[in-house]
Amino acid sequence: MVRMVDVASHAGVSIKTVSRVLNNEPHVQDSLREKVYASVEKLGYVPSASARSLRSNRTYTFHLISPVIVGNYINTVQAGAISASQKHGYNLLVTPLEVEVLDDSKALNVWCRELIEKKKPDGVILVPPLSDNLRLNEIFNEAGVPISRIGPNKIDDVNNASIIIDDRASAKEATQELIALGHKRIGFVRGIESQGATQERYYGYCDALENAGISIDPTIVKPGVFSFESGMNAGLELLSLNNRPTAIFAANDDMATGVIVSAYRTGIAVPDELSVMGFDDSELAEKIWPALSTIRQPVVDFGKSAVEHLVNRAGKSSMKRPDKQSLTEILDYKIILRGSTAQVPQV
Amino acid sequence: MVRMVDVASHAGVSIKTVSRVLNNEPHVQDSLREKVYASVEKLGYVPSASARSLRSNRTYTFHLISPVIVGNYINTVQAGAISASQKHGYNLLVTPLEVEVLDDSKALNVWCRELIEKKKPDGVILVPPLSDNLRLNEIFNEAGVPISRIGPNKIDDVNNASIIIDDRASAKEATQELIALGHKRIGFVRGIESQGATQERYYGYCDALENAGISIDPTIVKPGVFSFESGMNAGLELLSLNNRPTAIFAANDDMATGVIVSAYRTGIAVPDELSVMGFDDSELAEKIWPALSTIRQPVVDFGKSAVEHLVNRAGKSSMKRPDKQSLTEILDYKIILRGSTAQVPQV
DNA sequence: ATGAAAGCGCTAACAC
DNA sequence: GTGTTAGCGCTTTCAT
Repeated sequence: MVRMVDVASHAGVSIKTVSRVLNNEPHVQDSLREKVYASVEKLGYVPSASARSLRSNRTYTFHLISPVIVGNYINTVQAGAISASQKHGYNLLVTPLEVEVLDDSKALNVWCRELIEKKKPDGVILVPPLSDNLRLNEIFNEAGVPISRIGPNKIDDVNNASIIIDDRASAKEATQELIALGHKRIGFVRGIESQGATQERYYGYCDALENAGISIDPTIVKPGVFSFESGMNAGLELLSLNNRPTAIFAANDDMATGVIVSAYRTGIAVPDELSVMGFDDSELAEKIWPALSTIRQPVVDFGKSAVEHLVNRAGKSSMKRPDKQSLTEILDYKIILRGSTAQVPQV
Repeated sequence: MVRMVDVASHAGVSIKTVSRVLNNEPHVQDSLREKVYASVEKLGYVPSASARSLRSNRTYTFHLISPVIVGNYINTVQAGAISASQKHGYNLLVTPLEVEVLDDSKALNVWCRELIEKKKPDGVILVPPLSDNLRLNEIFNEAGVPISRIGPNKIDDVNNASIIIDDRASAKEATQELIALGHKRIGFVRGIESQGATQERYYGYCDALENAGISIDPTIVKPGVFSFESGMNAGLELLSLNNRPTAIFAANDDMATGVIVSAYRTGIAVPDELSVMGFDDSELAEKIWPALSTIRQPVVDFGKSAVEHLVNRAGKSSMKRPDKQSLTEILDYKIILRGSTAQVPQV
């Protein structure tokens, strides 16, 4: 095994200089820097993560925390977070947080303390619905653990990063696509009420209708919980109305898929008799029939940005110089039109 | 911070005794053991992972290696592996292995060496198609890194664990369900040829046909690569035949979903005119219309078992005594019948 | 069966 | 701007 002393003697400098170079610290001559890098390369030196951690009290590990750890959204965030973490010399650990713990303030406290003491994360990434959990944010803040929040409702946090898209604008634009196809009676399926996206997407839907001079009819706005089943139930209700909508916009793809299945079950053809719009562009969207029109979120970039904010906050990272970024990052969305939306049926 | 010395003095023993107790080493009186545990509890002592790693040269980390890191199968394995790892005091890291690297023997070598040197995994979990990669198995074996293989083709490895289901028997049983519904002309869509499951599932299909006295018709056996698109293409081909099958069995759910979409595109009704059977019981299966009949694999348990084999191989683990297990573990499958299969249409 | 002491490889604190 | 030294918290080695 090659140690730091070996690199130092090979490069003809002190061990501390090697340490300085590898940690991107200032006060080292460029000539020495290069010598050190050359020796590192030549000897195939790999720093010992455990020695470094022991001494510096950092673990070079971020935790992606989520109640649900299997699903297109969370695993796509994870993929982005993993590759960005690797790039910056960090590990990414996925840590499930049971919903029962989440609902019990005391248990949540214990859970977080354990995580912080045992795993000593250098940063945590929170996804919905955790991003807006005040208690969670408080605990990590108090413990000095940097947070990156993905898709939070309130982005007024002065300490921690928020990675979002403009839910309202995107939902407005998607609704306008439906209006452009001639739809006037457009239903909406909401998501979990405690999640910011639910309200924002609904507002966007309202914005588009108002702009087009269409009044909002609360009887064709149904609740949902972002699940396939809740979408199917909402669809069944909407499609059984006397004056049923000609288009339904669901606040995520799982629910939109449920709406499509509800149409099959009631014998209503999609898109001939009913247009359906989703939100997310999940794996499902292209695999169902008809393929789902939806809004694509840059979910891989959510994970990537979350990690990069943490890396910057962590300060000096090995081998990489940090660059400054603002705390709130608004990423781009894209409307994807597929087979589930079409011209309004002729009456 | 509570250190081991603190526990030692509180318990009135030497630091080494504490270490022995926490590592489940022999040669400690039971009375002392209990004293130590009591002190650990009382002081809320948490061992320092980095100090332990530095000295013992172990990382308490397993790596789940896969070319694809977003997908129902891999992420479900991951979920099982994470919870089992946590339970035994290990971390689980998901590590992507690019396909280009996999195809280049030299690059693969470098990649593995880097992983082994930099991350020092205490064990690795290989999923298809890596489970059968000889080079990969060799390298880790030589480096003394324990391997758990999920769904390998060859289970004759004497060193490492293999976690499987009986692909052949399950495919046979699923095909028999189709035969029981009156189907005699049953198409088959194969998977990636280098993956053992492809051949085994095909053999199971053949077994069932032969048992029922139905001859195997190679014109209705189509290639595929386990992807939605390949399933759709195979479906389009099969459904354009003059003497088209009344049922199609695809070697996984993604392809079966593609077959269903191909039926929509050619105006053939599922299940009235065509039955479709998948394999995996993935997330998709319940969300498409009609819902997919399929074979459920205990994928969470794949991850769990893989980790438990590694823990046992790692020998002494903190706080937990290992138990002996055989190297090959055959888990149970289950046929799930849903809406995509029905009685053969009357001619 | 138990303990004392050495030292894993690195970075922080301080000297120059 | 660079080097020297101490010591992070644990496990290993060796002594008892």
